[in-house]
Amino acid sequence: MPATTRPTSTGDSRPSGARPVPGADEDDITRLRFVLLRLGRRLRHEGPEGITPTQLSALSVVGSAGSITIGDLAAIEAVQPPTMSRIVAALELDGWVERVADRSDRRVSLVRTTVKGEEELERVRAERNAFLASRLARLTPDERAAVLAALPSLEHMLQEGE
Amino acid sequence: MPATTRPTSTGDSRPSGARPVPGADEDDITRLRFVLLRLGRRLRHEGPEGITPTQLSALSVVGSAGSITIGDLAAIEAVQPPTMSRIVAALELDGWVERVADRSDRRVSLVRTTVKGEEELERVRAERNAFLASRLARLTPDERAAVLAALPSLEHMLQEGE
DNA sequence: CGCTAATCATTAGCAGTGCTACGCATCTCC
DNA sequence: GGAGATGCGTAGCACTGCTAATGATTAGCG
Repeated sequence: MPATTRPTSTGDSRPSGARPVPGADEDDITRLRFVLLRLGRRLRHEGPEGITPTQLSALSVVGSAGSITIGDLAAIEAVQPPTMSRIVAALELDGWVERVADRSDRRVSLVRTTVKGEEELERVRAERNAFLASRLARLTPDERAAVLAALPSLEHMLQEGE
Repeated sequence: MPATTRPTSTGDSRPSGARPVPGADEDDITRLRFVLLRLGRRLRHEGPEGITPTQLSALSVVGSAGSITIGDLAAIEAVQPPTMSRIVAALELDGWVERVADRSDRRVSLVRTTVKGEEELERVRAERNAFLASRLARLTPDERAAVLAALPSLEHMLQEGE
C-alpha cells in the first residue's frame, strides 16, 4: 500500500558502540546511504534513450579528454580495465567513438569521439539532466540551497585514497 | 594517469536555453548527477559480505514491517513485483525470511524475517554503514554539516509523484 | 449463481553493468 | 636478448533491473 520510499530503520538510532563520525549518528548515516542508493538507481534508469548511462558517462569523458587510453578511462570512471574495454567496444559498435593506435606505444589504443559521438553528446545534454532538474525544481529554495551547498562535500567524499 | 574522478564537463556550463531550476544551472545539475551516480555505485559495492545490497535493503524493510506482501515490498523498494519476487526467493533460500500464506486471501503470501534473518540484520548493522562513515569522517565539520543539512532535501527529491 | 475482470505472485527470458581469471602483444630494463 | 611489467582484450560469472506471459484466486456484475 505505501507508495513512497522510506528509510528502513531497523534500530540504527541506538548507539550500539563508538560513534566514529562526530556530529553524525548511525541513523543519519543509514538515511544517507538509503537516499544515495535510491537516487543513484533512479538516475541510472531515468537517463536519455538510445545510450546507456554507463556509455554516456564514458562518452562524456572521452569527449572532454579529446583522446584517452582505455586504462586512463577506466581509472577516471572507477571501473576495472576489462569493464571499460567492453564499454568502449559498445561505443565503437554504435559509431560514437573510434580507436586509433598510439604511434609510440603499440599496446595502447587511444579512444576519441567521432562526429556522430559529438552529436550524441549534444543531443542528450539536457535530456540526461532532466530527471534531476525536475526533482530539484520542486524543492523549496532553502532545500535547493542545502543540496547545492552539500555538493562540494559529496564530491570530496567521492575521492579515492585516504 | 588521472586516478581521481572528476565531473565530466562537456560544456554543460554554457546556458544552452532556459534555466528550469532557479539557483541551479546545468553545470550544478551535472555535477550532482555525477556524484550521485558514483556514490550510489560505490555504496552498492562496499556493502557487507554474505548478503547483496538489494537483499539487505529488502530484508531491512521486512524486518521493520514485521509481515508484508510481495507487492507492498516491491512498492516500497521501488521495483517491479517480479523483481521483488526473485529477491524474496533468494532471501528465503538463504533462510533469512519465510513465506506464510495469507489466511483471508490465498493469492498473497506474506513475508517475514526468520530468527536467522534478524541475526543477520543485527550482524551487518554497523558494517553496511562503514564505507559511508569512513568517507564522512574525513570531511571537515563544516562539510559534514552541509551533507547532513542536505539530507532532508535529498529525501524529498526521492519521493514519487508530482 | 456463474461468468468475467481484476489482482497477486511467479516463471521465463533479456539487458545492463560490475567483477576476476587468463591470454596475447608489446614495451622496458638489465 | 630475455625477464618481467604493462595495456588491452576475451571468457565467464554475479547481481539487479525490466517486460511478457501464466496460474491461482478473488471480486464484481448480470
